Amino acid sequence: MAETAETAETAERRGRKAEVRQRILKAAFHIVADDGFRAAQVAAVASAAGIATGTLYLYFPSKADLFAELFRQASSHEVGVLAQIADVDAPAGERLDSIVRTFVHRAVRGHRLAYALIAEPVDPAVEAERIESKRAYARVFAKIVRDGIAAGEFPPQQIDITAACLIGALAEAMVGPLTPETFGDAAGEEELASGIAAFMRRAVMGASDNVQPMRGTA
Amino acid sequence: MAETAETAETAERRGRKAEVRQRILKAAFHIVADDGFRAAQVAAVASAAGIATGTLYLYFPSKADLFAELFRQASSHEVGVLAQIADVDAPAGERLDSIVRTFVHRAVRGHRLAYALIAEPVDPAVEAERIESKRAYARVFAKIVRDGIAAGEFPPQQIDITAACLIGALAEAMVGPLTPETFGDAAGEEELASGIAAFMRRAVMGASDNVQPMRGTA
DNA sequence: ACAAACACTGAATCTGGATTCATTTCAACA
DNA sequence: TGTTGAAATGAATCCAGATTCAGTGTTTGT
Repeated sequence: MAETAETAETAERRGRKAEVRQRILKAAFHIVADDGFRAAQVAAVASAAGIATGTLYLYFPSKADLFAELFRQASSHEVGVLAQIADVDAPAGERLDSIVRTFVHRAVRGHRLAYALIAEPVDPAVEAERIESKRAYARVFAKIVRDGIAAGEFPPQQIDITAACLIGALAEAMVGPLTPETFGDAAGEEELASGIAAFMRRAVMGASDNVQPMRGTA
Repeated sequence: MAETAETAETAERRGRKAEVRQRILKAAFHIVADDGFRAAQVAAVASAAGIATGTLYLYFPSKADLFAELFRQASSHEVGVLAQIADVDAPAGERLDSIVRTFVHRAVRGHRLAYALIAEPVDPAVEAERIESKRAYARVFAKIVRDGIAAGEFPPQQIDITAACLIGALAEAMVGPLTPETFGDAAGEEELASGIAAFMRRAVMGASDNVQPMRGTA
């Protein structure tokens, strides 16, 4: 029967199909990481993936779908890195600090990608993923805040609001320094990270233990 | 001379021209305030202003210019409202509180406009204005923080970072509640405002005086 | 009243990409 | 080797709006 023949190599076919899909995603990712979403036209992605424009549409129903998936993969990877830190067995304050440093470090290292994920204008379908990713970041912060409160390390507070404020603060403090045209102008990574970390520590704890290492000066 | 004739009624002409310009801006503003930038096509604006599409181009060189100016006017008005509060003669902590409440109140009341100014995707030229407006907000916060530090009310801190974090926190905490599709779902204005205010107070002061009115419960 | 300058009109044009689809190439099987 | 369905191609098509401009009032000056 024709049907039998058709079904025969389905498994292998699927594997190949998934492989090409992955290749497309990877190509798109590199374009975004290098030059942002603005540079990522369908034709450019296809050519970077070594296929024709039309072929791309055999793997993704639309550009928006492709980039939504790309955004989801990239941001959930980033969130995952931080979530892992949030799970460590250490005081909540320390975990928060560690998260900020990690975030800042990674963002500075991959600044074009960070800018794309945090602030670059994107089409609505992708923006929806960005919003979802912010929720995911907020959940990571919320966990830490909850732990901190439970441990008596932080005062009681409206956890969801604190979490939203924390991710907003972190993102906004990074946007300036990350903006492609002016990247590199601002303060060094260390100063930035410690400034943001200090802000966050105060914000969740209501008290800062290591205010600033400048007792003699100010 | 021809030149003399040309110059004759220039003053009146200018007045009229400025008036039409203003009418266009106002029409565009209403469209944005009601339905966001997405709904604001050139044709729609022109028709709302009672002129033909082409006429609009006698007053603005491009759509981007029109909306950049619109954004500038709208956001500088908002910033002005807050800047006025920042100048009041009162403890920095109280001014900060007052700013948050005012911001939240105005944002909730004009939620579609607030969303447009804070988070709606816009074309790059307009985005540039948004970035500038964030700087302006940051300056307002920076002034208060500086005052608070000078008065010994707040601990020393990196003022610019604190200011960026504050505006980021405020914006992010509002985005969820303001998002057009889900507007009205979340907590009430009062709860939101007091939650954000508490966060900010802790963040700048390193200590919260009115933690939460729930001594018996938690 | 007439001409010159000016203001306005809105249908036609232009534009930057996304998306489609008539063809061509390939791989598996008889 | 010839046939068939799947996979790939990339030039042509489509699209949503911004922008232009040839044609039509309107005002000013003489």
